Amino acid sequence: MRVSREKFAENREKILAVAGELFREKGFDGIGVAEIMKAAGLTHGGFYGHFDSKDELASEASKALVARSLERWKQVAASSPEQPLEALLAHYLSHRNVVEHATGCVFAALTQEVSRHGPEMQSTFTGGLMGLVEVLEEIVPGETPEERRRKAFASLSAMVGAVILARAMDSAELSQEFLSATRQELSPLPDESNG
Amino acid sequence: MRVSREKFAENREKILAVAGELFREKGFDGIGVAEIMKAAGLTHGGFYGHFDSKDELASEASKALVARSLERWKQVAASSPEQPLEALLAHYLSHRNVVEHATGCVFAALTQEVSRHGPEMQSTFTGGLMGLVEVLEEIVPGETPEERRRKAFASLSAMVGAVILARAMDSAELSQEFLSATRQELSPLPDESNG
DNA sequence: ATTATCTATAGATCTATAGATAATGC
DNA sequence: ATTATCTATAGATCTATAGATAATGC
Repeated sequence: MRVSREKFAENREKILAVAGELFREKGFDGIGVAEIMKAAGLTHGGFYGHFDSKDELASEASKALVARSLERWKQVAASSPEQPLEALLAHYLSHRNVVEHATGCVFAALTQEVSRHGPEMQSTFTGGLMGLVEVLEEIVPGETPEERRRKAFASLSAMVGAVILARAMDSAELSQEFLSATRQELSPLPDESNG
Repeated sequence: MRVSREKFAENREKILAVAGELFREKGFDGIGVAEIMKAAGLTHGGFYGHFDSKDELASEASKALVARSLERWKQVAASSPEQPLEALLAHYLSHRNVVEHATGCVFAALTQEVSRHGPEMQSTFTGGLMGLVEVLEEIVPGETPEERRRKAFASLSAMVGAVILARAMDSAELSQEFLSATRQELSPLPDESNG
């Protein structure tokens, strides 16, 4: 049952995509190689032709997720040149990002596990988060570059923190309150449309 | 090798204490019952005389950690009646809370795993986090109760988020920048002593 | 002939339990 | 006699590998 060179590359991407969803949904320790391969439509044993180990898959999947997340932030900010911060807050602090773990923010899903893995993963997350800080530095209010950098770090903490805490709530109302409160506190504009 | 009724109760507390540290350090899925019992100075098999399952231990340990965390916040706020918010920020946004996972904040360590466990654990974390919101509501600046409640939710998001992101950094300088930036943004006082 | 995948399994680890052991406390 | 702990192990699950299988591509 061998497969073409092209199909081989497709299979690798499929494994990475499926792993990216399952890792975000269940955590690195909450899902096994066999189940990932099954979800990708392949057999367990075939995995080791694509990756040396589960750890390598976790690293590669994280890199892809972090890179895509940063791209998305840049797109969202660029798509609203007049209110980029408000667009980013609306995009990130959303109900969807609270309930859809498998396709939501990689940082809201996996950051607490990073320090328990190797330095390579820590480096990936550090780079990704600093990329988000750079996006924020250019769109947060502030007189000086120092003030904007400070606001960028603090805003990112609040945004990721709000989604993580919202996900831990057992009530949809309290989840929403974390999102709304953070959005209002971080936005310099008086809000008009707020749920 | 039976043990007195009193020693039995002590052993249970020892298991809970050790589990509380190991869960925070390695995650619920990152440590097994056998290793927890070994760290408590007991044998694997003895565990099931104290708890029905690992899940029950995780629930009980979480309850204890969350309750202790809330107590600590109240103490810290009460210990500085003139600047309770600054005291809490200094206490929480500390280098110690970034590097000492086993004894640090339970929310900074385990919140991302809560939604993957049962509703009982979600209820425990929801109650604990709402307790922290109530502490903050009374000490954050704001003209109206609504504004203070909003600031309490947003401040808690930023505080927990800052420690979680600081822990993912591969550089001590960047970790510190998350803490310092968040402290400055959340404190209404101009800071004098900042590292 | 090469190589991507599949089948089957080794070896380690994890939760949970059964039965034996030995000290407590009536 | 009761009961807290220990020894030993069952049964499930997990990572990783070895060898067989079968399609690709020179």
